[in-house]
Amino acid sequence: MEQKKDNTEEKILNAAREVFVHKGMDGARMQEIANEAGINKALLHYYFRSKEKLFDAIFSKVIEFAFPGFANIISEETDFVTRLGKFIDAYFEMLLTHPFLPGFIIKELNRDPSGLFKLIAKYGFNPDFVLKEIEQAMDRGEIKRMDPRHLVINVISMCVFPFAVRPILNYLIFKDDQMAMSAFLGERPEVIKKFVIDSVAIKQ
Amino acid sequence: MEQKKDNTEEKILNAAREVFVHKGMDGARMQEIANEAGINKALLHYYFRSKEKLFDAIFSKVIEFAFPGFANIISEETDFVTRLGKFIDAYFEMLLTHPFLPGFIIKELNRDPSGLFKLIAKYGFNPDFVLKEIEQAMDRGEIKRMDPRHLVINVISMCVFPFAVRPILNYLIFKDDQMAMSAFLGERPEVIKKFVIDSVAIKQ
DNA sequence: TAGATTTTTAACCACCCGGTTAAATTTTTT
DNA sequence: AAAAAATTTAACCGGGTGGTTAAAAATCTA
Repeated sequence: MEQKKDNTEEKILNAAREVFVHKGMDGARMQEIANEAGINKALLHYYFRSKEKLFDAIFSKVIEFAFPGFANIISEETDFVTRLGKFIDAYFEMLLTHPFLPGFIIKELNRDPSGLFKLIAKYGFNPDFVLKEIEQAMDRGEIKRMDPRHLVINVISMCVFPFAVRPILNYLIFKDDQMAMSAFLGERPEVIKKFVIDSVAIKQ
Repeated sequence: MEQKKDNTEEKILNAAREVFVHKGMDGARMQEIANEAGINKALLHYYFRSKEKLFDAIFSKVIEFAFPGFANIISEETDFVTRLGKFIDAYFEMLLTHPFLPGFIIKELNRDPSGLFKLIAKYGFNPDFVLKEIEQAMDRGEIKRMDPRHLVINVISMCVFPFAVRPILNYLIFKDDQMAMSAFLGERPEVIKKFVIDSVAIKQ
């Protein structure tokens, strides 16, 4: 009983994630999720009473994944540049294994942001800690002084944006050459690190 | 006859753009577009036979707007840094007047990229020209040598991404203070310029 | 004014979608 | 074997959606 139930629930969640991530809340169909899970619509509603409840379950899992606990990296007791590099590497690892998350989150965010707000409030995520760490690095003279909010957004932008507009890059720059794009994305962590460090490093 | 027809068609296109940009193809309703235009559904279908045709009309207009002819800026005969600055300023002016375009384009892009491909092919937009200009600037020793594709994507990312995730920034960083966020976005062009130039400038 | 065009009204259709139901069947648990 | 739980089947419902229709009314053109 436990065995079977867990198995089916997992199949449903995997199928729902697949469909929701690619088609969004509006574009997803309960029938398609049932098919993808290899069950029927009645059983799908037997496990999750409504589309909304199922979507919320998926969305919170995805957000947990996309906003992971990188606080431990940021709060390590090494120099700022090292921590920044580790953060970019860790974030890219997540992006490369889940390349469709940025598009999905941006889509649902602009449809109805309230879901994200609730989750942020629930998990108590707060960027102030990161901003303060950056300011302290500036105080110590490790990097140039600038608005830490801009610095954070610059880094995140360069990491995430290419995944959000992946189809454009694929067509416009890589002419549908998947290998070329994968190679390009794979070298981006090092490129971004160098780009940022060259910008914020103190020349002497 | 001309007068009236043009007026109504314009009203429809404006209403459709408003609804489509905010709700996307899947979320938009023909009735809502008709209401927004101040007409009825029958007349809406009298002008545009189907939702798809209407969407295509809007989408191509939006793309023309979001991928504007900045070739003239890039091909100006000044130093690279000046041209880069002008490009960022021009692109931000577009973004600030149409802040919802990034989210809309990313949404529809991940739903069905074929529409964009057709338009790109139609207008013959090609990034190779920009990439070559950047390489020439590197040859002339104006900026550091790096993969020009990464440089282009870095700049575009930092410009566009904040608009795509606007609701997150609004909630997480600016605590619903619209003025603060507007001020922040307004200062970003200068921040990005300095950030990029500090990174790619040749130290001497 | 007469004819052509635009717009409204209001009902209608076929289809799809989320969700429900009830009974039968299978599987698991005890 | 008996009870409980999981799953299937298949039909159904209400509401919404894109789209159509036909006739009347309003507007514009010549």
